[in-house]
Amino acid sequence: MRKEVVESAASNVVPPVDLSDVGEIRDILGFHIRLAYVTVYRHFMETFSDLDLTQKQVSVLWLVSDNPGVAQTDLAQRLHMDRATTMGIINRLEGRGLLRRGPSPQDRRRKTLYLTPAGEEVLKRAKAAIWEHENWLKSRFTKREVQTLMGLLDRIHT
Amino acid sequence: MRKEVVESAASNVVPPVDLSDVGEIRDILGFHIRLAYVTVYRHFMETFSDLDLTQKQVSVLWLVSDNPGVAQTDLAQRLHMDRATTMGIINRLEGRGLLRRGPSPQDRRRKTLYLTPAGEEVLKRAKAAIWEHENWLKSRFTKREVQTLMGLLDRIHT
DNA sequence: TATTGTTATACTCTATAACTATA
DNA sequence: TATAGTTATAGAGTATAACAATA
Repeated sequence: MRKEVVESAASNVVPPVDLSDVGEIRDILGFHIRLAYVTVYRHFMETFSDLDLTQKQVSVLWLVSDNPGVAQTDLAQRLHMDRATTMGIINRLEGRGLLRRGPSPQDRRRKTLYLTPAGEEVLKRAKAAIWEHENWLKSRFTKREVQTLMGLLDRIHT
Repeated sequence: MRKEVVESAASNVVPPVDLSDVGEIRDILGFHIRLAYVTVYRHFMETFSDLDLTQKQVSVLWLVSDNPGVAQTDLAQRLHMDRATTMGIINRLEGRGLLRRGPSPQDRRRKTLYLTPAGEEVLKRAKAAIWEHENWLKSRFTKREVQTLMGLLDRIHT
């Protein structure tokens, strides 16, 4: 389906001479998303240097805390990861004693995930750090702009 | 419509009793940016599976092509990387014969970067793929919404 | 002293493939 | 057959520290 788009557009109203002429790099929306993400990621890591947690790890702790007993596959789907990637993250968190695996009564293939008390404590501190991080991020926008931005971003991944 | 109540309460003038009470994970702007980025990244990789290039590699090729003779440090600044990370990317591209290093006449500490003919050819095909990728991405928005989104995102990294 | 490139090292994330045990 | 978890493997990006050459 993707190729057809390119070809039909090539015979559009004002066809560019060269299909590779996509303008300048600063006109690429994906480029802006990347740079914004990198900036947010970097500030996040600075804010979390004491806790030594990545964004993904915090997301996992948060989701497990809100959904105790969740399975790895559900987490993977929710966070757009595959199973192997999820394994690595869960292993690291379990190795640090923040999270534990348990059996699933209904389906013995599945494992259930819970935070340990240490994990809940770390998550609590992580949320305070996120509050600080979000303030840094949202200080650029009015409340209405934040809603607009979230709404536009959601259209990408839903 | 998602969670205006929680949102406004969390960022109200009166500080909440518990700093770790930041609402729900879906109210975190950084989380939305992350998910959008992951979705864009994944589609990008699918679109570029033939060319076997990452977003960062394409960004580097593009910037070097637009600024022949640029130094690694300039690239690093432009793409928000440190020097060591830049080295790795440049090494991979040079190893594939897409890019070459040269000396700098003015400052012998610096190296100058140029695309090889093969690199220019790959970039040309990459731009066509980006055009396709951007269409997939921008199809969700009106032209005005794209401008709005870019403007909001730019405020993050500038 | 400061900057540029470089090397070495380590960690996280990502992805694929193959294996097991269950369903 | 299909699914959930697991293991092994590989590559890309990120970051820090240290070093040599140069400014």
